Amino acid sequence: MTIFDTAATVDIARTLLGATLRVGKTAGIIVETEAYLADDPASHSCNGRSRRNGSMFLSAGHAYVYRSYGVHWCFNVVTGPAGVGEAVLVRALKPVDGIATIAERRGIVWDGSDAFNIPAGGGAAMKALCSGPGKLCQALGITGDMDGSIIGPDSPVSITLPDRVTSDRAPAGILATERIGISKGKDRLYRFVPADGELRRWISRPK
DNA sequence: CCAGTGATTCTCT
DNA sequence: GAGAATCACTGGC
Repeated sequence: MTIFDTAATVDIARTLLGATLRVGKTAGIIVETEAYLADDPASHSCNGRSRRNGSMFLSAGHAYVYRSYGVHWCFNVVTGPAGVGEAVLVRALKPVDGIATIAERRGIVWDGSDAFNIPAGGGAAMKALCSGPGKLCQALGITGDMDGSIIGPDSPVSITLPDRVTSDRAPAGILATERIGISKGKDRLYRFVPADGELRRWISRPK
């Protein structure tokens, strides 16, 4: 039993801010999420199960990975019980581990310096590594192979939640905004980003 | 701002 | 089945 089973999808989207998403030797801190609900016109699940969205109806803690615009992969954490069809889209990361590998996958020149020595303020190139749902999948090597797989410490894809009490990683304030790139369901403020602080630097779009 | 991109889904025959 | 519409995006102006 994890938070993915017990909390509402919108709450999970908020809780995931500050969590570490790891795939192999690459990892980043989640700084931007969006919730997609069962009764939500913007959700892939709103018209029922199909070939593409099948894994969105798995039980909480599975990965839903789909191809967007025919070219990019997007990564979601399935929430709620099996058969419901709710998930949280991960939209941006602050890269923290395996940055040389990430830069290479993204086709961005990295000078080879210590991967943990992130330049103060993060340069434009750093920001471009994981500041979007398609970018972070390319950065971490997430592909359709991982669609329907279970997320966990013993799986290729893992998520470590921040310690709310002792960690300075979890953002103190969270801002809820309109979701990006949708045409329906714009009235729902289901996109979550840090309201301020260092993590906010890494989100895909200011507003 | 906007073009490229191609899989998936929708709407008819 | 075929043709059209629709995108939970990115990168380059």
